[in-house]
Amino acid sequence: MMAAAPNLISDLGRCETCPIRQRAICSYSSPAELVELDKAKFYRDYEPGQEIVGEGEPTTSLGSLVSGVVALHKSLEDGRRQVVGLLFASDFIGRPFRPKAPYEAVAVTPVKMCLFQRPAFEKLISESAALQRRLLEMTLDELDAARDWLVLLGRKTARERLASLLLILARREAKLKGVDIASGIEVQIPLTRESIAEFLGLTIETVSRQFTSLRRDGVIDLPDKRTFRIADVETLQELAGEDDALDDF
Amino acid sequence: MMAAAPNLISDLGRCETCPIRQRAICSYSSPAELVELDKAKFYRDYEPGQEIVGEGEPTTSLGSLVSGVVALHKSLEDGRRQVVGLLFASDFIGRPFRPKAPYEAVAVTPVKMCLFQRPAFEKLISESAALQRRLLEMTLDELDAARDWLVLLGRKTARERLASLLLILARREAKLKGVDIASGIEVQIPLTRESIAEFLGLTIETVSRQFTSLRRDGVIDLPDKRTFRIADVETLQELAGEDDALDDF
DNA sequence: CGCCTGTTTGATCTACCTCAACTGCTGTGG
DNA sequence: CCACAGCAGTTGAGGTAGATCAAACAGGCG
Repeated sequence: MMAAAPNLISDLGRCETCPIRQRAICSYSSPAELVELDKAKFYRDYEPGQEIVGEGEPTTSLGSLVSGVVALHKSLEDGRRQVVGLLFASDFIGRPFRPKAPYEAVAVTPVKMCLFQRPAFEKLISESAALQRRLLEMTLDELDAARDWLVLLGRKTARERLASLLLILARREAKLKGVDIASGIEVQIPLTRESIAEFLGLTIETVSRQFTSLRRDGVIDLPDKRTFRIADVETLQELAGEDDALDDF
Repeated sequence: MMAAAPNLISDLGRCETCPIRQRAICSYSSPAELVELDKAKFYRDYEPGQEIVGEGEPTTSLGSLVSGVVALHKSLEDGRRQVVGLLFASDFIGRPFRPKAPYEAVAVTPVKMCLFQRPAFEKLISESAALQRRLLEMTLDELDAARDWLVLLGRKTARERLASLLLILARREAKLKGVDIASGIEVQIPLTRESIAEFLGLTIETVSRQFTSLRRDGVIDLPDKRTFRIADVETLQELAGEDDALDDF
């Protein structure tokens, strides 16, 4: 996986104190297995905009996103681009027994990855029912999220698309802080307007207009361009349609 | 999974002679395991249009598509519908350890399923690395296909979308018959214009217009409404863009 | 023969795209 | 401390792909 670029190698220490221990691919792993993972793992940091995986390129390592946000891109020859996945802390990047990635993974914020060399990880997962089970579960969740996104791209209006994205971001933030999305918390938007557009299948101009329109209609507040607050949860949810399952993105 | 409607129960006999033995979830299973599967399985037929799985409903059985075509639908409250997956022979429907389906599965042609009761199958897969491995592999393939479809819905024109679908159908047919897609074979279109529209994120009128347009431009022949022949493979592939991975749908 | 369902074709409308100008920030250098 | 690139985002004006509304057509079937 990883690009050849030089990177900071940091060490967070032991798996037991890992912030994504409860949700990542290792969440079903026994203490004994954790010792094995601990020995094989290494950390790597990426800058915003830095490529983590190249489209169609063979990848030599794979692992979990510890912190930050990663976007998976696919593009057509003429340059049209679509974000096909948005990954957050605890999501897994790369696939065992498939050296070639069908998409490009790019850090959209500063990112920390917990990585394994491909052969080492393939050995580990081959011998571990816990890892296999968790990976299957996570893959099924991603598939559900991707299918929800198909509905968004195939059938929703620009306004509805943006509402759906904002709800996903707000739900994540609320869950993290242990509050309700209706509590009026400030939510950071980790993506540029361009990335949002690529995610929603729109142009940046349309995205921008929908932001202003939602603000003008009192659905959201925009303290600054990269932050929003939900002013009217009901309307936002109504606009987004019934994709409660989208949290996985 | 299964709807309560009465259905023909047929028996194809033993797994060894099963037409999807090489590609289905059981393809890594040992002869010993096959004996177990053989005992637990049962067959069920569905008519075109019949619901196999209800959206959001608990499903009591799950299994492989032996023959026919199944479409997975998702819809918004106001009735807008999107096909989020198209399944062919050997594809798996339903997920272990997740009783509730996030979509509706509908037979679009006459369908034969090889089914298992949910508890029985969950026991089988829990104890079988071969089944787990294959299910993971198939799920990853579906995820890739779904992501390719995201590009289609997010970025492709109506003409390009139809070209992509026709290529998928043609590749399947060609593979099955062991010929090249350029060989000018007749390909059946198992979907109505409406289903095509729901799959491509378009209206039936636009789909229809694109069919006529592709025919008029000499890219395809249309012997009848439900059959086509590729007249100009290069152009069709060019239109579809570089999604060679779409075969999985 | 006439009905029903699926499909095509035509005329018009509109949501979103495209092209273009402008705003506001942030950093850099004189 | 100001000037002024340079970039992300916004706003405006106009164009267009595809939607919508409406009508005609084709094939199967009672």
